[in-house]
Amino acid sequence: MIFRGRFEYTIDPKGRVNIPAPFRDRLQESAQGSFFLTNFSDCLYAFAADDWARIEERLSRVPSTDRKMNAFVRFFLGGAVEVVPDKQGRILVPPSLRSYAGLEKEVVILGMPNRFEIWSLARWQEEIGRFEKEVHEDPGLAREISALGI
Amino acid sequence: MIFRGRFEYTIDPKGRVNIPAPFRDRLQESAQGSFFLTNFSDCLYAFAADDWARIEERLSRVPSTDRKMNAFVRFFLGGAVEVVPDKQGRILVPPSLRSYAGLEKEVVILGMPNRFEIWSLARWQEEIGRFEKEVHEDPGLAREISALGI
DNA sequence: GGTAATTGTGGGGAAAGGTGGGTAACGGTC
DNA sequence: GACCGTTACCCACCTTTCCCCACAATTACC
Repeated sequence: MIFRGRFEYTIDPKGRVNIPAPFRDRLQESAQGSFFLTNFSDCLYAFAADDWARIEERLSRVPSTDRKMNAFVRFFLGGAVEVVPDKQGRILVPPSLRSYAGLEKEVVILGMPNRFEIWSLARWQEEIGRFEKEVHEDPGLAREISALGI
Repeated sequence: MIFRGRFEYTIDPKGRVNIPAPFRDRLQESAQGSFFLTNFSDCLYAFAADDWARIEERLSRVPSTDRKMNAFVRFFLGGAVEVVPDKQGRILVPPSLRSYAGLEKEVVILGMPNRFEIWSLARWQEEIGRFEKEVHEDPGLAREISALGI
């Protein structure tokens, strides 16, 4: 499932964040609106239930002898929670995830292929600032982008 | 789909911009008039539905381990919205896109191959000014242009 | 040149979306 | 078993968006 768009919200003192209405609608179709949230790359990753099931399936195949990959599974699966938006369309972000992603007040939610992401506004801006700098300085990156047919 | 022409409009206080009638007609044929809008290179890019589908397909193949390209996807797909002109032929530009492209009052819409672009008039004029300067100073650029048979 | 159609701009009102807060249930701790 | 903090479920308000209708300006057509 692909998600599109960027949405800005405020996380309230109780730790609740709104989920974009179009995302909610899409998730409704697949799994009664519930989805899965975990920590990764300085933000939170959110997966629809069926995509998450596929991921868990693969995680369960990681050999327990692979020390590095096991560390990843501990981190990734350890951060995971299932969440269901309330009647207002918000979810409660657990404190551990909130602090991992640095969510305090302003929050950005981004559509991505197969997932959406929850960022602190400040971190998101840093990330984009870095990208815009690189796209100007790195001709290889610009070439990769135009190779996408854009 | 190729678009042609330059059109000037005003964006109203509600954030609505008119879409050129000829573009609307062309888009009508492909996908009930809806199209996709996103942020790129200081303006907004607009793609017909079928062209956009191709782009999304390629975006979803970008490996999530490629940090730079992931930042691009975050930016490009994160900016994307599907829009449908209203009965008057206007679309509502989301606040995030409006502020990215600096759309405040006067707006220019430009035809391009595979897309059309929405610019703030001021930025568009700067861009053209830069081009005219460069075409005089940079013989390589002039050569590239004449290689097009122009 | 006059009339009709198309195009672009403005605004009102209903609906949806997002935010804040209150209160009751729940769970863990002392 | 009482207490405290957290979570879940309400309700209410404000803002934004959507869907109309109206009118001015321009273009096309007799």
